[in-house]
Amino acid sequence: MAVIWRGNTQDRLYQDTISSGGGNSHKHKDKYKDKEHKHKDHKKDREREKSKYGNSDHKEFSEKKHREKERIKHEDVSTDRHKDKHKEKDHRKEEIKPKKEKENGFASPHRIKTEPDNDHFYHSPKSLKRQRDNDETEFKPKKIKIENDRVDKKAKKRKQDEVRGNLWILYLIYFSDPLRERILMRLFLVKDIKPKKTQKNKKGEVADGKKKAKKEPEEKWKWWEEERATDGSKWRFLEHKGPVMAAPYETLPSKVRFFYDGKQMKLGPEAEEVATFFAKMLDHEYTTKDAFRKNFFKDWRKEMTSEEKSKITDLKKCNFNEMGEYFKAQSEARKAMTKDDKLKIKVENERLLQEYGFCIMDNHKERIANFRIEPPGLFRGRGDHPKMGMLKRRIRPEDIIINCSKDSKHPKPPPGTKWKELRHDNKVTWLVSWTENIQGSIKYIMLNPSSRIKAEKDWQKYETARNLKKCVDRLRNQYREDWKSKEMRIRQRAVALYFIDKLALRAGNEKEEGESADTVGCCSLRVEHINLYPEKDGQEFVVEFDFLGKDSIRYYNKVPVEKRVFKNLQLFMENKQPEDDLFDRLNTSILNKHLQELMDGLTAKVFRTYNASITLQQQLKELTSPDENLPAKILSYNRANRAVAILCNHQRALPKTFEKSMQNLQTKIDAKKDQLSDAKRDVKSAKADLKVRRDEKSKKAVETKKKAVERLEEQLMKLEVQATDREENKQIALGTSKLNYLDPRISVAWCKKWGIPIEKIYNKTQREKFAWAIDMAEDDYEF
DNA sequence: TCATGAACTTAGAATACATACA
DNA sequence: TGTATGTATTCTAAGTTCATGA
Repeated sequence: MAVIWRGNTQDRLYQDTISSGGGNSHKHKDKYKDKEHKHKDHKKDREREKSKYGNSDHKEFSEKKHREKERIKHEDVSTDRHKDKHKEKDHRKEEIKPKKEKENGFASPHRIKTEPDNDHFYHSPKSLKRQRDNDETEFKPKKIKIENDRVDKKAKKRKQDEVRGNLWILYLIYFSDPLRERILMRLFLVKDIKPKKTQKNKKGEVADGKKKAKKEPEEKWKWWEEERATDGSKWRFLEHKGPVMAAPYETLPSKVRFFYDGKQMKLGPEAEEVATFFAKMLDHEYTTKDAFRKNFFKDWRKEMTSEEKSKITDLKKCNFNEMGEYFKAQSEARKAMTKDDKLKIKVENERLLQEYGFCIMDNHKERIANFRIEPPGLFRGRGDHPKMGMLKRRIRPEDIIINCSKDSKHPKPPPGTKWKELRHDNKVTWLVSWTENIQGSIKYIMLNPSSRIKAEKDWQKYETARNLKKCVDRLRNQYREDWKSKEMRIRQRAVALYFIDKLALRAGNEKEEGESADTVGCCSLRVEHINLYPEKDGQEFVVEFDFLGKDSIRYYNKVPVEKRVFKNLQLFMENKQPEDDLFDRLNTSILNKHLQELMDGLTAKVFRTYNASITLQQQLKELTSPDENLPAKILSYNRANRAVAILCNHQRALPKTFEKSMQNLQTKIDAKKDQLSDAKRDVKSAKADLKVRRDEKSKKAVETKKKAVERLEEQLMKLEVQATDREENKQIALGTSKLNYLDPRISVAWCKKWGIPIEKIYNKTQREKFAWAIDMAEDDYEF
């Protein structure tokens, strides 16, 4: 077969071209001129529409909705009074409209709105009609409840007791916080927050302490019903309190000693601090690794005084055991603290959260994801990271850039210090940034996934993936054609794309050698990462993949591929060394440029989202049977989720207690089986009794015993389902796909279709992140 | 055109917290 | 009530993508 294929004239010509190309590592990558037509018109179109917020679906949705709202407002006016009001509003709107456009374009600095100029965003949800994503069916948004209605009463009672006890403390914190005060003032000043609504804190507790308000579900801000900026700006107003700095180092008590070469040695505070970082990790595998020890020792010595440096020359002679024991004891002591002491810590954490954990972005209070500066420590790179063990230095205010509105109250640096810079850049979403010393990369403080700015982007991501669904067949035909191309670069691009599509591989950027662990993705695969088998295990054209991917997670897979792919791979590998690039004429930027020409917004990453979501949808359809009970349906969901996690290679380390917990579960199952057989015996004897006595009492006894059997059978089934689920899941991480790859509307629709409470699929945090989807998707949603 | 770096998403491990059970 | 175990949250590393400037 190979001979026939290579015998093709075009291919032979092509072979000649390649062999003259010679080199095969990415350093030699060819700069062949693209003979293809460049799709110039398409590019121009794209540029015209190129705005981050320009996703057509989303934009269209907002516009349609806005028009719809306006229409409803016109129709809703039934009384004269209303009419007058309406007139007034319209009049006001006419006045405001140009100003609004100006605002969107940032011609003038943002001011907190004190006029009700955005009234139209806050119609009663009941009267609101709007277009759903792509179809034309009517959509009625519903109020979102923050608290889960189905919370177990017992747990609720316990919580209530605890809450009552602590409420006054939280109450004090809540109102003593100056930022909150400002936030509340702002919120009440602007019309888009209804002042009468009771504010709840993070835990859903009522801040003003009124019981009555607790019963009313809080109405959450539905940003997805509003218009978005179209000028590339991320916000108009941003105010926050800055980051929480890492706690200063506290020197060890004198009883905790460090020994060098068997002799006690007192370290200066700088060297001691770094030594404690190592001591805290003594039980960890890291401290046994050569690279870790070497890097640590090198950086540690930099912190030593010259005297320390001259004495401490060999890490093997260092004894950190007392330090290690001290930290272990501290951690034990923390666990054994009294309830009161634990509460004090909780209260302090809550105070910090309230003060630093929120910001105001465009009139709304939003939760910040990571408001603490990363504390100093030893770098824990994944896999064989060449820099593991290096000292992550302490970040000072002088290293920190603050980003906020010009007209906001700027965060203050700690007394006697200065920020590196105060910036007012509304084209970015971060609040705080600094450069870390290990890789020289920038770290950011950003908003929580539930925030508008993050969730909106998430929604957009799934819309792009849905767009891919519309044209994926065309794209697949195209890359199949490209397998036959005269040009090597096009063949490589097409085969790589096939892998990205079929196997959900990551794009695979080039990495600087020696800077990080040796991991690869699709474009950076090397010859040594695949093996070709014309026949294996009864299948033809099998490719065996074996490489380390992101986070040094091993990807191992044997897949039969199409014959042309196989032949192309043979061709790509010809005359190459194992360490040479498989796709030497390709990189992620070439690939993404090509994808961009095929579909607006398409990048390699979109295939992962698309394939993950479509797989979930298909699997749910396949696996859910209508007559199953709730636990079985949830098992089906988890199995569908698992199929995606396997596709995306989301693995986790086997939990340390896995064997034990499985054993415990098995014991429970065995015990339940015993109970069940006893109960069945009871039914038999009760029936025998009934035969003899033939009275009502005996009849009732039979019924009761039968019910007991049914109950036990159900309990047994639940346990068995749990065991199956756990076993199937032991090395697979479901969370990553659930959080990042699966269009939440698929899950919401599935829940609605089968009457599954959403709480069974998404926990509280996940429900907050996917609030838009929970509100939006109906049972017939199609990805 | 390419290299670089900024910005943002995705990832598993570690830790904190909640719940079940003895 | 204390302990074991499971789940949620936090942490931060490690990716991808895109803009920018030489």
